[in-house]
Amino acid sequence: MPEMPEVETVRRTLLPLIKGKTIKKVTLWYPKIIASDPQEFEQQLVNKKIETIDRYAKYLLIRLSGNLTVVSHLRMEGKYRLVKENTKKDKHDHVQFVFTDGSALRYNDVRKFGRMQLVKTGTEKEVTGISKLGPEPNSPDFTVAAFTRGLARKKKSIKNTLLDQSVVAGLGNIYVDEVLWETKIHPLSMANAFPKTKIKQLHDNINSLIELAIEERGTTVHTYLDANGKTGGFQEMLKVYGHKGEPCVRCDTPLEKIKVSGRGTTFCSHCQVIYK
DNA sequence: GGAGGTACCTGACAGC
DNA sequence: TGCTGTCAGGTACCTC
Repeated sequence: MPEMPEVETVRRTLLPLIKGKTIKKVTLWYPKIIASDPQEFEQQLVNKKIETIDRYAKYLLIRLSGNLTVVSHLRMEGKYRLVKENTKKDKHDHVQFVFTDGSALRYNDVRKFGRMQLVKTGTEKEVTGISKLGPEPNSPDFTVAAFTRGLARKKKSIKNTLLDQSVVAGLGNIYVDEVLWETKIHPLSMANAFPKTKIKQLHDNINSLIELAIEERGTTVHTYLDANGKTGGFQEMLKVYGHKGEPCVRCDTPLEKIKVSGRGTTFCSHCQVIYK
C-alpha cells in the first residue's frame, strides 16, 4: 500500500516517463475516481503539457501548463503505468491520459479507493485532506518541539496518533508498526505519556526509517509497483509488519498481532514497553 | 473540537 | 467445487 516512500518512488519514476508530454484526450472508465467535476476534468486537461510532478505527504501533484494541477492520491492499490494508446484495457484501469505522441498514462486501482482532482496550481493546499496535513518527516517543520506539541494534544494511542496525518504526514500502517518496534514503544501507549528522551528517539527513528525506505524505493507487501512496474526493496527489512507469530529479531519472543482502532498491528509484547 | 465507528472497494483466503 | 464470511487499510464523513 503506498505510503510516503512509495509515493515518492512513484513520483521519481513517473516524472521522466511523462514530463513534457501533451495530453490529447482523457478517458474516465470509472468517473468516481475523480473527486472534482469529471466532465471538467476531461475537458480542461486537453492540450495541457505535463511540466513536473511534486509530492506532498502521500499526494502526487501533477503540474500542468495553464496553471493546473492534478492532485492524485493512490490510497491502497493505485498505480500509474505508461502504455501505447491502443494497449488493451486492463480490468482495473480506471483513468487514461492519452498523449499527442501516441503513448498513454493509465491509472490502475484494484480497489477503486484512489482519488484525483483538478485544481488551480497554488490552491492544492485547500484540498480536503491536504489542508489538515501536518509536517512531513525530514522536513524543516518536523522538529522535536513541533512533534512534542502534536503528541501532547492527543488523548489516544500512539499507534492511532502516528496514523493521524495532522501530527506527522506520510506515515501509514506499515511504517508506524516498524517505527514503534524500533523505538521499543507498545502501540497501545498513550501519545501524551512519553518522556522527552523517548519523544526525541521516536522523532529521529521516524526520520531515519522514512529516509531508508525511500532509498530502498518503498515497500511491496501486496501489489505496490513503481511507474516502471518494479517492486520496492524495503519489505526485506521489515522487522514486525507481516511477521505475526515469528520470533522478534531482538528478543526471540513471538510477535503478536492485535487490532488498534481497526488497524492490524504487529508488535513484540516483551521489548515494546507500554506508557500510560 | 476530538475521538471513535463506518463506508468505500475487491481479491485472497479459510471454513464448510 | 462452490458458496459465504472475514480480512486487508487510507481517508471522508458521520455521530457522540
